[in-house]
Amino acid sequence: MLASERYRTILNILSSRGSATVTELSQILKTSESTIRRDLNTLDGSGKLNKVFGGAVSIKPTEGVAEQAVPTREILMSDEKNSIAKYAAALINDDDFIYIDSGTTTSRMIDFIENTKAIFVTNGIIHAQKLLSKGLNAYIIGGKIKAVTAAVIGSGGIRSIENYNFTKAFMGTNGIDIQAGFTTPDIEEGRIKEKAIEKSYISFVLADHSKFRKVFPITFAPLKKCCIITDRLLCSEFSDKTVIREVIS
Amino acid sequence: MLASERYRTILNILSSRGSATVTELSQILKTSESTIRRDLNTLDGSGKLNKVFGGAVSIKPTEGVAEQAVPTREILMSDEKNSIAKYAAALINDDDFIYIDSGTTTSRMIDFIENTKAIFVTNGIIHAQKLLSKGLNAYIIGGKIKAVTAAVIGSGGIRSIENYNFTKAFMGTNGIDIQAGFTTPDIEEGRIKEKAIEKSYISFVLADHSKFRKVFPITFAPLKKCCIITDRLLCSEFSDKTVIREVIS
DNA sequence: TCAAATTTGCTCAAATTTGATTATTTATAA
DNA sequence: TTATAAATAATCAAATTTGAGCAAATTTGA
Repeated sequence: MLASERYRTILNILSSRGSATVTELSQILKTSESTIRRDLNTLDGSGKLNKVFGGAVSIKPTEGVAEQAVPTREILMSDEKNSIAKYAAALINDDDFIYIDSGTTTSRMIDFIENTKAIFVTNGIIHAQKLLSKGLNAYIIGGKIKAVTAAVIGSGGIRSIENYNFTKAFMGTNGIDIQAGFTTPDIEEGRIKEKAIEKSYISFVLADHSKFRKVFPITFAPLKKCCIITDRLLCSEFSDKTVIREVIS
Repeated sequence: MLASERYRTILNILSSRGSATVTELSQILKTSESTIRRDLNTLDGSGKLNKVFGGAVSIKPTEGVAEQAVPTREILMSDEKNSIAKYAAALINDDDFIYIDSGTTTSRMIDFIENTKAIFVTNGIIHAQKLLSKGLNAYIIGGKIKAVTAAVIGSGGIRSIENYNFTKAFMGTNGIDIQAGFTTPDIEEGRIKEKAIEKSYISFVLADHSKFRKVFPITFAPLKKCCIITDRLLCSEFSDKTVIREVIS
């Protein structure tokens, strides 16, 4: 791979998500950490990015939430979330018809998707763009776009999903609870998630350990409907209720 | 094989992929790496590409999906296209239900939209994101996304538009011609444009003077169906056929 | 047709990049 | 604060890329 290709990829990743760790970049680009460090130094030298301890952050102020005094470490992403994303991406086959839900974990997942003939449908504007820039076959759900998350919601979106029959759906969630199941704060987003899961043969929920034992207003699926992909399982009480794949990071 | 043929092929590959390695090129062109290196040196010498260690990269900034955020670039924009965009943006009222077609001129238009209660529907991924970042009420058409332009196309998109009744549609075009009307190179994109115009009370086509007297394979509307917003009108022959608003820049 | 000029492919030493290792620096937790 | 863990720069060997030299193949022009 050409050095300039790596530079481009690194800058793309940074501009799309704001920051990245050295480990993460080395995994995505399939190269050593030494090389990534050298690349980051070069790009930092020419003012294309800000190198920080552990990785790099985008030069232009991240649109949205102000982040000024945040410790550098916190800006960078944990490897745990990374391995969830990686594991999920590996589940995709050439003949799949995939739904990708909006959310940061599913977004990260796209970075790890290899060249594939699979077809992707998403309700995330950013996800759609990422899929495109990886040269994948992308479709988007039509409807109202929610400002904060850049996710398509509303009845239009639900009707769009009606026509599809997915082989696999990759979902994000805010809370996972034995009684309440998978929950989210937004009623419209919940409806979309519900419908996507309904129209998919298998559904995976990507969730790091912090999501367990949290409950939000809207339940979009009971535990048993989705297979959970997580970094570490805090208690076995969940594993009785559904299939869980624990990824070792 | 003629050397000039190789040059052409190399430049084609570069402009479509952005970069290529010497090994790749030697395989594609079925020639030795030495020859490719000599070719690259020649082309680099005449400024047609950038030679880098391992291969070469396209001279012009990669025409990818990414279209950088705008604020600073506004200054760089040609005044002509600017004033078209500005004029169009001023046509929007609070009670409008607007369709915004994909394309660079319409994209620029979004920069000039003031805070409004109007509702926007678009088929451009980038347009949707821009509308969102301006805090506007945005909807997106669902369907297959075309890689180059990041525009939603296909039957799904057409069905999405069916449900809407726009007050105003702002369209881009590739060619404007007395006989052929408004034309575009892509059949799928043409269909979407056609439907959007059909479902809109008034349609505006944003086009700088370079678009006049050009014809592309697909006609999406006859001249009289849309009001043209342009920077300067080269000949009055068009004004007999449709309403034209000429913006003085 | 033939000789000269040009282009091509091959080989090899020099230059460059890469990945692993190690000592040093930096961040976090105690 | 100090101890501990993590990340880094520096270093070096291995792998890769490069350009130069040269002979073979091809094209050109008389």
